Amino acid sequence: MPRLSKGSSTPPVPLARLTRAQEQFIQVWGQMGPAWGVSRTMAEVHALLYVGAKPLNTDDVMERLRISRGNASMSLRALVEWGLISRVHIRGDRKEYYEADQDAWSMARTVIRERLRREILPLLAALYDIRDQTGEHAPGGEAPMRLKPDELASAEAVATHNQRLDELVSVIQTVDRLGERFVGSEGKGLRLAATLLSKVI
Amino acid sequence: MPRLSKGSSTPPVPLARLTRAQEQFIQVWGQMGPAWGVSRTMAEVHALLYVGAKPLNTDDVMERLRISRGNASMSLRALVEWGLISRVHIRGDRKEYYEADQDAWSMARTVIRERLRREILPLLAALYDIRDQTGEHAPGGEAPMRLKPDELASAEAVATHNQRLDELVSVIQTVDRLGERFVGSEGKGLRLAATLLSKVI
DNA sequence: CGATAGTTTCAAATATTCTTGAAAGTCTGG
DNA sequence: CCAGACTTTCAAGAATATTTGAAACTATCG
Repeated sequence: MPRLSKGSSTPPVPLARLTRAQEQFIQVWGQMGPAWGVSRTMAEVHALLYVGAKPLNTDDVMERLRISRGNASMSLRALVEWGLISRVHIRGDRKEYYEADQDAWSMARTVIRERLRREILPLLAALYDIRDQTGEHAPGGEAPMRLKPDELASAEAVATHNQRLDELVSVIQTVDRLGERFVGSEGKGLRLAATLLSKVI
Repeated sequence: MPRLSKGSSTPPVPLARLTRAQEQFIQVWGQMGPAWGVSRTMAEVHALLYVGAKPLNTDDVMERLRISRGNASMSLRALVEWGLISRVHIRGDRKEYYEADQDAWSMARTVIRERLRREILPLLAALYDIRDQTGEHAPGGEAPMRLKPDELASAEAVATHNQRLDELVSVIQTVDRLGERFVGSEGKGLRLAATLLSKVI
């Protein structure tokens, strides 16, 4: 990746070209959004704040993205909740300004953290719950022995079912723990992990 | 996680309870689907084949999930394309049967592989493209020197823009490479990685 | 070669999710 | 504490995505 190391000598670029590049980025990032658990517009707003690299207020966002006030407000708020952007106050101005997290690695950590919290943890909880319904410790309620044979699930079916669930839980737990490590370790977890892995495996 | 190690002694379980557990699993897994890039129904079909652990045909799926033939057909086909289930022929029966990949780790690898292919790679390509529009090598077309000063983007703006894009590309490249390693290394990549990481960081 | 069983396709119907815009709410300076 | 500036909310409307069902297609059996 030669581009990344050559640094940032900046030759003259027509303004229109920069704007066009920004717009394209916003569009691409926006399309990626839904696949990441944020709406298209939310992703667009984020993209705008991220490439623009300077604080914007709600009206700026509305104007630049041609979206309604309500939409802009909700998207900005959601992004703040995710922790991907933050409110900034500009002195002498009564409006709220918003500024994107400028560090791409920190962004990545945020996304991972939020997805763990919103998706993986509830999923794990639900799976535990389901697994418990057919666990070893025969559940307290009704006494299963009093049923006729064909009202009992075959031991084999139960065993398979439990096995499948256990495997799944195990995988998801691993993913969760991996994620937690990336997110935690206060910083370069992901990068370190990447480096490590590329050497070891 | 004591549950996982205790093994699979299977006490009698009422059939209704097993069925209920399966249904709950199907529902939970289905809800997770959209967050993973597969439709709810697709995820449900997959869940059904996974917990059921025995091959089913289109009619079985329709009946069990109460969905239309068309939907069942499309979902099954998509799952086959993803590589999460495969067609099985049962001798003496003219129908096509489908069977889920039974190994949760292999499932995880499949999902990662497909998401890399469908999302990350196109994204990277697009980002390269965008980045090239404001790169060092002044683009060939028009000669930017002939524009009036205010038709040029400020060097600072361009520099920031490029920096942002480069950082992003770098992060995404890392994710991509990480993913490739998990997926490749013909097997227990993810598990190994997890173990490794949990020791090192 | 039909006839039949099975599968796929796709336009229309449905369900879901996102967006708008105006009304209601909140904050701040005077 | 009022007036204006700004923000949030939310029901209705618009846009997307999914699902259906029936027709078209394909393969197999006798």
